[in-house]
Amino acid sequence: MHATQPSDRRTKILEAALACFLEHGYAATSIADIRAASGASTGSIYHFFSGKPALALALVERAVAGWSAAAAEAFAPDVTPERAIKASVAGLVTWGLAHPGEVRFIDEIRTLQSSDPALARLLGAFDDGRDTGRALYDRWAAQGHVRPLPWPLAHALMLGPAYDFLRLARLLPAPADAAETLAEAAWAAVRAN
Amino acid sequence: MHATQPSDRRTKILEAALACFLEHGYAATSIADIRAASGASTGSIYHFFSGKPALALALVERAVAGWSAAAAEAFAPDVTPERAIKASVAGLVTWGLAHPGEVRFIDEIRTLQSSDPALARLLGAFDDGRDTGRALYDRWAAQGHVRPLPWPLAHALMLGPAYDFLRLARLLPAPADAAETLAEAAWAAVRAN
Amino acid sequence: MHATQPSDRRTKILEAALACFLEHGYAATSIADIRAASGASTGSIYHFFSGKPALALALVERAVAGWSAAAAEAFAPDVTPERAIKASVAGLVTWGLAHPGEVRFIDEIRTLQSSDPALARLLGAFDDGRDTGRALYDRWAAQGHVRPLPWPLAHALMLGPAYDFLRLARLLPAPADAAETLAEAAWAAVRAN
Amino acid sequence: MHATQPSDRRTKILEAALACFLEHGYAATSIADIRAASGASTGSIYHFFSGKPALALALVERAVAGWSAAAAEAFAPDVTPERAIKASVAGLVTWGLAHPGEVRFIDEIRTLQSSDPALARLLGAFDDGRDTGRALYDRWAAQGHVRPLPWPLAHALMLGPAYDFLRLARLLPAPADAAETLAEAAWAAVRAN
DNA sequence: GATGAATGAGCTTTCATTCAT
DNA sequence: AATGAATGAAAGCTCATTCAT
Repeated sequence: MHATQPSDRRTKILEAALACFLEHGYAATSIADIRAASGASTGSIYHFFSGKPALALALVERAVAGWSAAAAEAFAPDVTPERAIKASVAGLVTWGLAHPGEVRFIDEIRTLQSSDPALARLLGAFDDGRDTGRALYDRWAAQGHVRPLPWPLAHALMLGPAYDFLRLARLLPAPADAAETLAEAAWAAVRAN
Repeated sequence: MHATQPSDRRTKILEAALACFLEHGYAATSIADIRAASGASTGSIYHFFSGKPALALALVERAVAGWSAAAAEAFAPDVTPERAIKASVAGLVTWGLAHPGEVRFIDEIRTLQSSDPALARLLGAFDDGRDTGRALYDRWAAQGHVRPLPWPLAHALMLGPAYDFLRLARLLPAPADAAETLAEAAWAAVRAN
Repeated sequence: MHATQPSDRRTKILEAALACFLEHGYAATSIADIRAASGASTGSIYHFFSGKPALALALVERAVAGWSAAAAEAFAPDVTPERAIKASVAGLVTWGLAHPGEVRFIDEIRTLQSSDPALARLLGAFDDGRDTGRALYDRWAAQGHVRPLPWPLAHALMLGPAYDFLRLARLLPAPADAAETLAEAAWAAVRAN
Repeated sequence: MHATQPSDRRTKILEAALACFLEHGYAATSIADIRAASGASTGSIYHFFSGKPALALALVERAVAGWSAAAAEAFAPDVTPERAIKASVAGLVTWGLAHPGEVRFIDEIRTLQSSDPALARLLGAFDDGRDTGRALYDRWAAQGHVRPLPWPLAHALMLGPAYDFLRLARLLPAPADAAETLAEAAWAAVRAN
């Protein structure tokens, strides 16, 4: 009647929550939905997770980890700026096309942060990654590899097209070479000269 | 004691709703909030508007109109592709920086569409504008003015940076020449050659 | 189908709540109990009252008013200290014996205040009355009518027996002349000489 | 790794429970609070105690024991009624001023008894003590030492002021000679003639 | 003795919407 | 045109208690 493996229940709950979030979105998923999908009781869910936001955090972390892995090459020790930026963008696009549910979910969480205080604490996961990128970009700019742009503009020029493309890709058919095209466009937009 | 002008009440309600949506977001605003902010009764609100989504639609339309006006030059009859694209992007950025509340609201509505069927019907307003842009771009591509890119990629390269920049601009300080930089980058990203 | 008198529903809800509180106590009464007892919907209850504490407040006020009326003589303009104190105590005892539910309820609310912040705001009703009594007693003491005791002691000597008696009277049979006995004891305990 | 002394764990749990009850009250303390405060597991708590009421009972007994010790003189074999009554009241007041948490807790338990059947069984501890006092008082009355009052009135006159004073003392500053004043007033209120 | 996962009924409260007046 | 009382399903969450290990 009990779990035969450590965190068997916990895993079931988490996976059920993720499935619900990806299918119906965060706001439209109730604890009752997760209960039904996981087979666990309400109490069990709250035994393992402090609430809906905590479950969302688990998925955010998983999604960020997935994207990071896809862009792993970008963070190799002695990579050139060109390869780092292209790998970063191509990794995001490739991963995003393969995981449209996660993309939509990340979008939703980011949006809901503004009005839901409980979700605001999830911001850290994004900001940490962004700060790393910012420091890297500023160093490259100082070395003359990329245009000396303020970070908001640099970020927008490199990753804005990828984000927008992934959003459109939910509705419109995606070209096969999108990742490559966007990666090259990102580099072209910020490289020096 | 009653409204002396037709739609006096209606206007009050609409403006109160917009103020609430812009301040707390769509999801976090209740009809009771709008009632309190407008001074109208619940019944009055439902007399003029069919529900929360209808109120949101009014704001979406207003926001789209604001942006369109700011990008009016882009749609002049015999404008060159370069000027049309630059004006479109610069208009969006300029308007967005001046109206951060609207930008956040549009973002939220777009996100909530996915999970709220009642909001999904608002999609039309966006799609209409996008279809126009798509047709225009395809013609320019056929004439050799711009790169022959699939529309999702073209849209992403031109407007993606602007959207991403406006999102970042809520938190980070925005450079003064952002509109110009993004407009030129948009043209550079899609022009032929 | 609707109320034929103003606040018909409101009154029904209030009386049902009072009945529940008196019968089962405040903590043991749920909103669902009040819903069932009043025939109103959950939404109706919250339309008229902000929550359980607000309903409790209504009963507290009613109880305090009842006791005040019973002790009205105590607050006549040119009453002697002896008659004021005796009337106050006898009024409390007489009213309390006639309304054991209210006595128990007041006791409970006073106790729960310590741990329930939402209830703490109800304290005002008690404090106001106590402050009035305090000022009166200090004046009498200055005039040599009563012993110059610190207020906590004076209050305890005059009213403590009445409170304790009413508490015991829930379980044990009450003597017929209790009000008179306690009133005379109160005066004897604090009169000068 | 385990308890080296019998009831090491038991003691820890009990003390943690008492601390929680005294700090936040009985109703506002959850088993989880006690678990956190004691370091014991939920299962351990239920191994030693049958539930929340049983933990409360332990504190009630401890409090009654404390007060009894403080009033020990009152129960000496051949004490006079005057000394017995004065010692009883003075002991209660002295102990109560030194242990305000216990006073509040006793108040709360007594109040909650009315609506919580599980707590009602704790009543015994009080009743036993009261029955002893009652028998004693009736004998003294028969011997002409004290007024021949029904027990509820006698109890109220002797101990009512002390209870009320201790309740007030939570909020208002307590006079230094309160115990003595109340003890003498108790005797004055019930002595014959 | 000790653990902590599991339970599930129960709680208060919110909310968009309807409709008699 | 305007009101606001009424609805009731649904939400997130708490908690004392049980029991297999």
